Amino acid sequence: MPRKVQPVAAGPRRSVLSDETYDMVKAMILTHEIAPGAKVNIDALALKLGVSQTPIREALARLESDGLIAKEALKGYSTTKLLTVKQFNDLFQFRLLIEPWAAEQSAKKIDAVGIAALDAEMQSAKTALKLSESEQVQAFIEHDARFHSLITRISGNESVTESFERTHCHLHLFRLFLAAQSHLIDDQPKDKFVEDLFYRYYQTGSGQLTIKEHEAIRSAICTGDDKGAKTAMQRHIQSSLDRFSPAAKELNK
Amino acid sequence: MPRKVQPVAAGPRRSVLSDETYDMVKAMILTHEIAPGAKVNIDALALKLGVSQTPIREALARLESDGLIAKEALKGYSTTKLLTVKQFNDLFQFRLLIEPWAAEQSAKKIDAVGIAALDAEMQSAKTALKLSESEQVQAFIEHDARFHSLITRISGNESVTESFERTHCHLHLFRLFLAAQSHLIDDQPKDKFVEDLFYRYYQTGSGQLTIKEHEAIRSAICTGDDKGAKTAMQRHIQSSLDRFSPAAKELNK
DNA sequence: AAATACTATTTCGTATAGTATTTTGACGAC
DNA sequence: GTCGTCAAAATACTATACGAAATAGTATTT
Repeated sequence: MPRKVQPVAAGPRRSVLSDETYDMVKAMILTHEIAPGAKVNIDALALKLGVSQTPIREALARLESDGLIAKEALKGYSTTKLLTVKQFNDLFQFRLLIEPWAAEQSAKKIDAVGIAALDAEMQSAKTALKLSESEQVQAFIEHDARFHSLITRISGNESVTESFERTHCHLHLFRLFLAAQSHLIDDQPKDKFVEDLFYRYYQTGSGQLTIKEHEAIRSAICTGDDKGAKTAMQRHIQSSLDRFSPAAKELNK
Repeated sequence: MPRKVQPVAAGPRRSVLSDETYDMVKAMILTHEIAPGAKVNIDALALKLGVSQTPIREALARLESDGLIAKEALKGYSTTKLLTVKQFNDLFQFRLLIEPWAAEQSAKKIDAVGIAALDAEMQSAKTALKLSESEQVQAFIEHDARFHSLITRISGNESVTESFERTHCHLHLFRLFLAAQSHLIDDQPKDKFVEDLFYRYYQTGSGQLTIKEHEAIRSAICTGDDKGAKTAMQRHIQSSLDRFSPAAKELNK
């Protein structure tokens, strides 16, 4: 009797080594295992990940195209620096251009599948509230990334979805947060800007506020209130910008 | 006496082979030297360009990230297909979100350098009108790409500029045009949609119209008329969409 | 005709070697 | 001590060859 279904553990690889390498290097950038602005030595990285140069080079080429790695001819690769205040503001301005529109479209196109996905994502955010402080931030940034990404997908516009994904805004935000946190650990917490970012983002109920704002957006989308969804999204992004921007300004001197 | 300045012909290479390869492959995609949807064999490409596999792999990895090449695990690379009607409309909708805003910002920030750049670009468009029909289309699409790119740069927002560049909209447009043209040559021109695209874009004064609309945008930006620049840009993109979209619809069946 | 087996091709990754360029660090002149 | 020069080491870049693994195509069997 012919077997149509492959045994689960022995199916063909759906991703190749170069893709896995890409994910691993990206994760190393996210977690500051490779610090912002640090040089990336291909030999060393290949040794560390236990692969040859070829997959490393492909991964770095893609990361360069993503804006996560910079390449200088004959000098090699290095990670991009933390976002400057200007880049931070540019990024949020860009999001203000596309995301409110995406929310509006989503409200017009929402279906049962979309509603279920949004509900599930909100549930995961509430679950994250139960985590310890140190885990909570990462969990929240990840939820935020998924929530916003989901809405651009529901909007149905490929260009919008891709351009949003490529901003890697959650990754950049998380790197900024990690930088603030390591300042707090390494140095004595004497610098005003560290406390700024720490308190502003982490302790002053930012998680609760995010959930509240996300809930307003979800509700508007699921009830088909397109204009409401648009303004809710606009307010939410503006609110994040207002909360982070002063601290980000300090962090970049 | 030490010589500070390198002789012009012997300075250090400013670009590496992998960058040049990237440009060459991109050009080959643009000109349909590699047809839309065609497989890309690394060995064959390396042989053709006279380089080894290494630079080819890096170039293809970047092109994949650009959305110009698709990769399937263990099946290799192939060029992306022509834009579908939906993708075409998505793309223009996306441009409607960011470019009118960019024009508005540009009007607020314009300076002497920006004015000079815009003037020069308009001049190049008028020069293009003198070319033969076959050269004119390419020259116009290139002007269009530079003009819109320039305005996003003048707007000063990095995220907007990068996301616009990454759409590669002029490249996709040119590929669509080439496809229509080759239909016209290969087959007898019996198909309605070929004549559609040909006449609509190429013969019915599209060049003149583009110049007129660009001139309106340039004028508004240079006089600091931000709202005027915004609506002029909005009308221009909508006008392009209206002109191309019906033909694009046919081209993708 | 459908399923299977076999072969050929291609992709993917490794390893290694050689060249070109940058970086480092020592040395000497001012 | 600072600056510039030069050689040595490290690194980046490219070329090439090889092998394992998967896919694709062909032939054979049922």
